[in-house]
Amino acid sequence: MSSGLERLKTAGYKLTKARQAVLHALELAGGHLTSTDVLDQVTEAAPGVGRASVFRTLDLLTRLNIIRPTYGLNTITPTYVLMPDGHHHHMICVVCNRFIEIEECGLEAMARQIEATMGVKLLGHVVEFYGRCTRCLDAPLPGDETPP
Amino acid sequence: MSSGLERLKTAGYKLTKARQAVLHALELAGGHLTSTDVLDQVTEAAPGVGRASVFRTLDLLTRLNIIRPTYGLNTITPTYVLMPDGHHHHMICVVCNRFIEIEECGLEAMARQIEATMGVKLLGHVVEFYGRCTRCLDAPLPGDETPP
DNA sequence: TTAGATGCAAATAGTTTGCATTTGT
DNA sequence: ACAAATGCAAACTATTTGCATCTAA
Repeated sequence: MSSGLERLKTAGYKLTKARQAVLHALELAGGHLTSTDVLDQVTEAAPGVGRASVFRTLDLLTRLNIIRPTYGLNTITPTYVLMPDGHHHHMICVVCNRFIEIEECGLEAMARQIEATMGVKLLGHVVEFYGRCTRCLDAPLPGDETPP
Repeated sequence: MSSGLERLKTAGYKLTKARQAVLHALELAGGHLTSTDVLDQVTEAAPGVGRASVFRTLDLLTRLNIIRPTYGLNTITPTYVLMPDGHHHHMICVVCNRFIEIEECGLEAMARQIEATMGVKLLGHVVEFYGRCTRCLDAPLPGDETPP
């Protein structure tokens, strides 16, 4: 699969310093960065790149399906994940609120079936499971045992 | 499956006017409302309920897995979907940016396998496909043919 | 009765915009 | 060369907070 930079170039966009810095930050972290995280990383690695360009780039990358915004618990700002092969899977621990990446993907067959049934053309997908991670298996769920 | 109100009650929370209004708005719309949509609906149906309570309720419902925030294109505010049976599936058309609900769910087997492999305990999931809907099958993708 | 929940308004945080200037191709 | 992209700072929108008051159980 081609890198984010290659995909930008192929789509006809200029490879500017701001765009390279944003992609580099995301790739370095493997995704799951908030806009603020990206902003901080970019400001450190490429001082002079402005806030607005970072947001414009995140928006562009999202429109091109190179990244996707997702939510953890913080509703105020999303977390961006890379979509290297058009898909991404993670779980969110409802106790400790960590993201845990899931590698396996068994959705190709389902995607083909949906295309056939609904008459649409799919490009990719994001799957988000939620539950308790290994560390929190025995913790009570929010709402159980913690009714404020 | 129990309703949102029942789930709130079971978890030990009070059934206040604000909470009932928020849940009612979401259930009436079948989900996919932004916080602003919910705010508007609630203000109309139950004047006197304040902004803060609406946000506090959306947050509570999210923590209890009664709803989940998701993204369309607008990165500035999420869209809340109901999780009536612990799961939700939709596609986003990358051309017209509509949400299209998907009923079928073939993820139970995958969930059980992840639990076995990773040693976690899953409660539910959200699946988001993206691609072109029936109306937009032949439209060029963002980035193709539209390099700004 | 009383802890939990609320409404308000002010504070904070996140994102976008307009425009003159710079830069990748 | 020149359209596309940028940086800046100001505007704007969304969300949270503190606290006195209210209310569901």
